Amino acid sequence: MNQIARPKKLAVSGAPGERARSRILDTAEDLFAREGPAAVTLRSIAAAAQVNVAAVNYYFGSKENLFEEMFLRRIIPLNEERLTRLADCVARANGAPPLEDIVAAYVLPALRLTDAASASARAIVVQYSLGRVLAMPEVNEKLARYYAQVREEFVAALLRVLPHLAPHEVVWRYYWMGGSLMVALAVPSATPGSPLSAATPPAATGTMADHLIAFLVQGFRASPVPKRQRNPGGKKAAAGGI
Amino acid sequence: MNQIARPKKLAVSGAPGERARSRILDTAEDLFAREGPAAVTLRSIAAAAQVNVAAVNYYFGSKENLFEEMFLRRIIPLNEERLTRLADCVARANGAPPLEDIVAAYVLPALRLTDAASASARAIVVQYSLGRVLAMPEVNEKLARYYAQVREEFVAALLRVLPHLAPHEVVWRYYWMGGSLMVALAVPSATPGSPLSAATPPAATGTMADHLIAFLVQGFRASPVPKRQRNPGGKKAAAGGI
DNA sequence: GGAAAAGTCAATCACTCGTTTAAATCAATC
DNA sequence: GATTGATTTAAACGAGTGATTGACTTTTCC
Repeated sequence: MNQIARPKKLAVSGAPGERARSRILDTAEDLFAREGPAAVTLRSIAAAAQVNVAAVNYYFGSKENLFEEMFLRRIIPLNEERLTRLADCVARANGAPPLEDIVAAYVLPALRLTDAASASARAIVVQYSLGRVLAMPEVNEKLARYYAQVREEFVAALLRVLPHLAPHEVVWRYYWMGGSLMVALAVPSATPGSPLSAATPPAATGTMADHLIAFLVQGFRASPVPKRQRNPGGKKAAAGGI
Repeated sequence: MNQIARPKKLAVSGAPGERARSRILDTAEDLFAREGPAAVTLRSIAAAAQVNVAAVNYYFGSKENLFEEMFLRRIIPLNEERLTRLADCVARANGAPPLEDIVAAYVLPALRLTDAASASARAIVVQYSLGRVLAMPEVNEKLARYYAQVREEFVAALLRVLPHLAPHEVVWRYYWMGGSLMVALAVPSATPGSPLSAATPPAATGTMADHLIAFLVQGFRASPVPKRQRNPGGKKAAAGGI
């Protein structure tokens, strides 16, 4: 019932259709990054890409497919690079790489998008990651197993380096690392009036990666917490008893 | 031109209108938390709240106003409690509280929403925070200065405890703390199929707060990173040289 | 050169959205 | 008990959405 009419075969590289197709993709990403998800309508895409409205459905079948391709072409290479870097440093160190390298393998492929030219790609990555956290409907679930694989491989490598931690503690910290990374990615893309860009230092963002890695490595090295004595008083009891 | 017809005076507590009004607010929040932002239409709210569609505009003037009130009634008390806790522990320690207390003052008011009864409130807080990161249009900017004040007071307190860090480094870590907290908040609200809930440990979530605080405190204690020698090779050079 | 495929176009469909209107109902007050 | 203001209701409006159609033009390939 929902059969869509895709082009029968991919056009060759220089074909006009192929140019229109990738122009639609780039325009959608650019609109998405600059104006937000709600602003990405088929008509706004068509207008900005100088293409007829029907062209979007012609090339992608549906808006949902367009969104999917727009996301996946950024997300899949990112996660593949993470896995490659992790495998590299694990192999190089015979199974026990420095903690810094594991964190860097997860963080650096994303933080490379900090330059101005990658602004829209960065927005896609951030939006997709946050969308996964919130289970937004427009973010599909085809990558769920893929993300699970990334998580499992990183958690396994981290557990080997941090054997004193319980597995669920490592999983928690892995997620928290993802949260920090998302914010770090979002900072340069914040609008000038936004508080996220208020205190952006004059230093090059290249050094931010080193700071973030140091921050996270120290967090991973935190010793497991003993059971905390819950204060029996009211909700505003002193928090100093940790 | 955009004049809206609000009720002239607030109805008294037991009035039927007041009950309808808060029912709309609660229903909107519940829909927002369970189905996502896109599912919150005036018609879906009205149906779930057993109220006429026009009642929403009657009580709130517009959908935007409804959303604003829905967010602010959760966000404002949360941030006020953060500031109160921070001021308390700063005053108790004569200006130099333990780092744990500062982090706890920021983290605990939010993590209190981890129980099942606060699921929708938690979703509101998470969504609002992420929306600020992404500059989503539906998240208004009235709280920008408010958030700036929270950030400045926390950064000032942190700088006093971590004088060896540059101000912008503390600001970075403050943001990263927010990212970790958002993910920590989102974990319990993840849908069962979501990867975020895949490895949720059997332990009570009460202990997660202690873990997160330990993780973040260690991160804040990380020593500032020296200038990292950028590998001059290709993009896939070894990351072990930190 | 000409048929077939690929691509483009304006026009329109069915639908949902937030909002508004005007009449009907309810509750309190004089 | 009539009046007045607050609430509720059904119905519609206009704008905007994604998708589709069928005719038209361009490109490709034999």
